[in-house]
Parts: sequence; C-alpha cells; structure tokens
Amino acid sequence: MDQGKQDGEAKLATDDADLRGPSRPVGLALRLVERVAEWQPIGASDLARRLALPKATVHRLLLALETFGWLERDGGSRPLWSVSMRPIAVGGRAIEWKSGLRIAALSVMDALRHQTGESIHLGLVDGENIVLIERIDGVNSVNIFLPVGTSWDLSWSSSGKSVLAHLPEGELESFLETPRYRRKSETDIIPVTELRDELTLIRDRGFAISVGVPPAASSSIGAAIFDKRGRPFAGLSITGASDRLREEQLLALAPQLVAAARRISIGMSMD
Amino acid sequence: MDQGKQDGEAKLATDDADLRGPSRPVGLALRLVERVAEWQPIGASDLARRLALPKATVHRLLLALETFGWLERDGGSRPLWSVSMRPIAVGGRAIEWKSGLRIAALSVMDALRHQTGESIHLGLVDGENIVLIERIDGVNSVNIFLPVGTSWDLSWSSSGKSVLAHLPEGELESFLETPRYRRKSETDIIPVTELRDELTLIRDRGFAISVGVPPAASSSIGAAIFDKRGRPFAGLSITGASDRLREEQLLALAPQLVAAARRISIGMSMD
DNA sequence: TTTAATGTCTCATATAATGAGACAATGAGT
DNA sequence: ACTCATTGTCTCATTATATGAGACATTAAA
Repeated sequence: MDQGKQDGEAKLATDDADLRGPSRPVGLALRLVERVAEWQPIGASDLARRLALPKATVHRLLLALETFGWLERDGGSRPLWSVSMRPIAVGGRAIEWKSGLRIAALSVMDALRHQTGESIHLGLVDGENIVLIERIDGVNSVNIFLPVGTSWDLSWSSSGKSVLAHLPEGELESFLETPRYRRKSETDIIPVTELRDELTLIRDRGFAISVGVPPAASSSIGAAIFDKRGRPFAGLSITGASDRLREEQLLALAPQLVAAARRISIGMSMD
Repeated sequence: MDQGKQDGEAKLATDDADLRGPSRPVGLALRLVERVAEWQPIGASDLARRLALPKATVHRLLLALETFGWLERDGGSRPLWSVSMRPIAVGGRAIEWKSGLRIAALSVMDALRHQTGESIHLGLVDGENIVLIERIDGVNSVNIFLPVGTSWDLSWSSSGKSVLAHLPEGELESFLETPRYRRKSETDIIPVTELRDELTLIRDRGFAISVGVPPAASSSIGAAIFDKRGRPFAGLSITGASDRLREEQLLALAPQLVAAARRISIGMSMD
C-alpha cells in the first residue's frame, strides 16, 4: 500500500514516473535533491536502488549537484550525501517575495501571540500540501518550535482543513479522489466520508481543530486566509503542545483567531 | 564594479561561468532557479537577457522546472515566473536533519530569549555566507522578524564575523583574498585591513557586534559555535531593532550570549 | 581471510540539448 | 486607432551530452 499520506507528513517529490522525454536530466537531478532531502544522509548505491536507477547515472548526478552547491557529502570513505543550505537560501527568497502575505500577516500574528501567549503559524498552500512559511513564538515558557519548511497534507493540519473546507466544490472533489486516510492509532483509520462531514462543520464554524499532529504531536486551531477573489490560499493557526492545548482551550481561542485571519485576508485585498 | 558584496545580502548563485561540459542542463536549470528566486517575478526574455542565454533554452528549461514543481508563473498573458514552495520544503528537511545543531540549540535559545527578552538567531555557515536557519522570537513588544533562509556575507553579520575570527589562518586568508567592502554610507567603505583588526578584537572578546545590518537595519551581538574538532561552523546571535539595541545594550548582553553559545558547542560535542 | 557490498570510472551508443529563426500575440507610445 | 518593438511560443537540423552496462579497486562485514 502507498504509505506517506498516513503519517501526515507530506511527500516531497513528484511521482516516480519514468521521466523519459525532454529535460530528463533536469528532472532526475531535482528528484534526486528531493529524495536526498528525505532520506539524508544516504549513500549513492542505496539511493540508486531506491530510485530504481542505474548506479552510474545517480553517481554522475550526485557529483554534478555537489559541484553546483546543492548537495554535499561527509568526508567518509563511503560518502553519505545530504542537501546543502542552498535550497533554504533559495526558499527564503521565495518567502520574502510572497511578501504580500508575509508582510500583511506579521503584525497581526505578533498581536495575536501577545493576546494568547501561544505560537502562531502561517502556512501557504502548495499543491496538496500546506507549508509552514512563518512562525512567531508564543511568550509562554513551554513552546513547540517547528522548523519553517515543514509541510503537511492538507487533510491533516487545522489550517489545511480550513483551506479544504472553503475550496470550490470541483477542486475538493479532485482532492478527495486520491484516497486519503488518517491514522489515529496503529489501526484506527479515518476514511474519506468522515472528513467530508468534518469539512462541513469547519465551513460553518469558520475554523478547524487538529489534535496530536506529527511530527511534534502539536495541537492547533486554524482558519483560512483568502485572496482578493475569495480563494483560500493560506492558513493561520495557533499551535501548542497537545497537553496544554486541549479542545476546550482551543475553542476559547477561536474568536481571536478568526478575527486575525479575516484581518489578514482584508489586508491582502487592498492593493 | 562587482556589486553584491557591498550590500551585505549574500549572493545566491554560483558564478556565471560558461558551464560547458557534463551535466550542463542540470547546471543551467539550477542556476535558473537561483536567479528566478533573486529576481522574481521575472519574464522569460528578461531572464534570458540577464543570463546571456538564448531565449529558447531558457524557455524550455522554465517549462521543465514548472513541470517538476520548482517554478510557477502567474496567469498573465506575459507570464512572470517565481519559485514555488518546493525549495523551502526541501530546505526544511535539511534543517531538520542538521538536527544535531537545531535540537541542541533550541532549548538554549529558548532560555536565552526569556532571559533577555530579545530575539535569538541561529545561523549556519554555507560557504562564504551564513544562513539564518532558526529564529526564536523575543517576548518584547517590538520585534524584528527576519525570514528563515535569509543569508549574509560572513563579513557582515555579528555571528558571521565571530565565525571568521576563529577560522584557521589559511582559510581566513583565502576568504579575504576576494576583496570585500562594507558600505556604511553611500561613499564610506571599510576595506579589508580594518576588518582584520576587528577580527582580532572579536577573537579576544569572544563575541562580535554589528549595527544596522540589512535588510531590516537590525543590530546584533553574535558568538561562534564550534564542532567537536573545534571548528566554527555556526553562529548564535541576539538581534533586535537598531534603535533599541545600541552598542551599550548589546555589550550588556555579551556574558549571557557567550555562555549560551558555549553550551551549544558542548552539547554538540557529546555524541 | 573471505565475501559481498560500495564508490569510482570508462566507453560505445542512443538520446536529448542546443540555439537560430519564424511566428503570432501583446502592450506601450503616439 | 494604429504603429512597432518586444514578448511568449514553437520548430528543426546539428551537435553535444546523457546513458547505463560493465570493470575495477576499495571497504566493511562475516
């Protein structure tokens, strides 16, 4: 069975299609970067085996990617590869540029963290995932510090579900086409239908709640952010350790969160 | 004259060498990603002109990079290109994996921000740059929120200078080989020699200070973090708005900062 | 010591990259 | 409304590189 969606953490790479055709080397190289990021630190042979690619091809690409500064290896006699800082540096520029969102959100997020004491997350939709692009830390003593760049399947995080709930019907359909499961315990799996019901509730209330989301077992309450055309494209959430933020506490934060998300949406529409 | 180093913000890309030879398409594609990140949003022709590459080649690569999910364009009739969330997602994995550092640093950083009230930055050396990989926000009401992924030339930021000061003599030499300037005002440029003097002072005191660093005109005090072999590879800094953190305030924070950086170095050496 | 992996490299062949140029669509200037 | 420089897009003959099987030395484990 295809794993990956079950554990909530989003897959990075595009499907491992055959990739014959134009720009094949580029495609292979990028896939390599993505996979190395996922499996680092990893050896060349191991990588080739997992990708079902010839050893020589992988090796050649690894050397190229090292030359260009995207990958690096440790000094061992059997080198292990990992990604360099380059992708972060590149990604940082991306965040800075989606500044319409970031700038509009920052002051609101700062105010919200002072009101609530909790950490505030800003996520941006990327295909079927939502990526954490900014985090402002709560002033409480115990906090969760998720690294920027963490991404989740839209059906997992509270802000992701908020986005889903406000998606045009057609797009939601095609999202739900790929079967999606959520594992609560080892065997307890929530199927699609229940997610649909939850989305209806979310649309009515204007916010979503998630408890015990990996990788840090955090709990959160999230709301969607809309662009000028009324399309949900990002999410704002209040996130904290599961043992402090139980459903009751989360619900109490709802009004302030929803107001903040709306304020950001409005700020985005004024250009 | 070669700009770029003067404004403190680090260059992303490798040099625009001719790139003939093996893996050329991969090299071109990666350079494209880096440049688009730098200049986004940008059109295809403009990009081709700046890179001195044929329009057709650039166009083909842009389409490929879109297919693979690394670039995207707005819907306009003259599409403008920008980078997707993919690099951040990839980079996030990188950060998570340098977890030796991140994990070791987080609790210390959290403690430090509660002691001082200011924002704490963790930077990782990447070639001649230092990249912000984690930020923990101060509890004060006025704060600077630099995006993770921001990078500076080593000679600019306080933590970068701390790293430089503790570099083996040979490596420092080759770093200073490329002429480096710092612009204080439009015409006031600090040459190499003065930087050398400053590094001596930094080595003696164990910390460095920078005032008015772009892009947010922040001021900071920084100290180097060392690996098991005693090599500086990262930096810790206390950063805030220039108008609150003047040299006097920064100096007062030095003991706590230096202690925290040492604690992280020690934590890293215990594997 | 044996053995099964791994990293590295070479080379003939297949395949894709290359870039000049053509074209229509666009948008700025008048 | 009309001009005209510029843009995005595509084609195609030529050239250059990618490809991947296999060989080899090296390493780590049995």
